[in-house]
Amino acid sequence: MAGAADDAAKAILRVVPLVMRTVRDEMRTGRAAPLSVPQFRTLNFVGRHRGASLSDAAAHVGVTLPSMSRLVDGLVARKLVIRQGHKADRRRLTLRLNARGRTLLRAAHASAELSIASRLTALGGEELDVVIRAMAILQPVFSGAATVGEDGSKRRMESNHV
Amino acid sequence: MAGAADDAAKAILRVVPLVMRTVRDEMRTGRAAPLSVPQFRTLNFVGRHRGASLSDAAAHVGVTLPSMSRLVDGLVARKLVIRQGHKADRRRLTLRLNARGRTLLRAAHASAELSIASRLTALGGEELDVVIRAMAILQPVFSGAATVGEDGSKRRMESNHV
DNA sequence: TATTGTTATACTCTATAACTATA
DNA sequence: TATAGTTATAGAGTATAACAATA
Repeated sequence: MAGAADDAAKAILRVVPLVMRTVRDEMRTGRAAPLSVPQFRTLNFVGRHRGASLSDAAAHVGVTLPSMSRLVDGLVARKLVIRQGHKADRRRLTLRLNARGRTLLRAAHASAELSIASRLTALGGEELDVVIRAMAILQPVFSGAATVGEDGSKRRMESNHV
Repeated sequence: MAGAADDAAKAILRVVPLVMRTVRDEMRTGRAAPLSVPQFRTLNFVGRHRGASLSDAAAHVGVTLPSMSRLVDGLVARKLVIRQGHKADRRRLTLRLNARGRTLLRAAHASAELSIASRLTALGGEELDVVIRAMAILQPVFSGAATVGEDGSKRRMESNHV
């Protein structure tokens, strides 16, 4: 017997990439400003964690430090994020949004939510409830670190921050 | 009032990228062979639709024709896909998997399902059921074409094929 | 030595625009 | 003219490896 966990895994593999493609497109063509999903997630994290380090951001977004370094390069170049040295520990950075970043993030959020929501209008109240509950169930399951190698080898960091 | 559709949209925006990151990583580091998500989805489609054209594949996977052209280039170079001319209409291509592609696809499927399922073991039967139902609800909602511009402008094709 | 971050390098994904070949 | 596909070009995202600076 396959089991319910297997069925759920199959369903996730089939549907999540599909949903993701729409999410990505909505970001990319968003009225607010074109943003990639990692950019959106990074802005989101920095907005909620003022003064976070680059490592913090990498851990949350789920990319390597070099990837986040470049990602932040772009956001700084677009004048959405301020990148400064840390007073106490000069190895570290502190990241925060400037006013423009905050405004853009709010607009991007509103725009993306609206366009996703517009796709969901065909659904009934019970269906929406199932979707909401499923997302709540999946969030903690996929917030943890990637599977640890048997040898405990290094791998990309990931956290539970929201 | 925000409304349930809005809440669901927020939840999707928060959780789907998170899940997607794991899916992507499982593909990338899969025991079978490293595959990107678009590669996996393309193999999947071609496997289920022997003789499909490049446009068919682009429509299903949700990318432009040039993107699919390059994507298939890579799969052909890796000797997973056979790309041939169409007998009747010489503008068209026919795509199909060869034996190696079929084997690799099966292995990739099994590997990805297994590793996703292993994350879900913490969930109870009811929770798994909610997840399965939610995926079934979302699939048709996000299978359709991208939102049509008010002017009916051209955009990426997308189909409902599985 | 361990930690934080950057730079170098190399790939894939992605789109738009311009093009070729066929219908 | 319309359709199917490729090529040209450009930019983002991604990783690993090698490096620099600081603790």
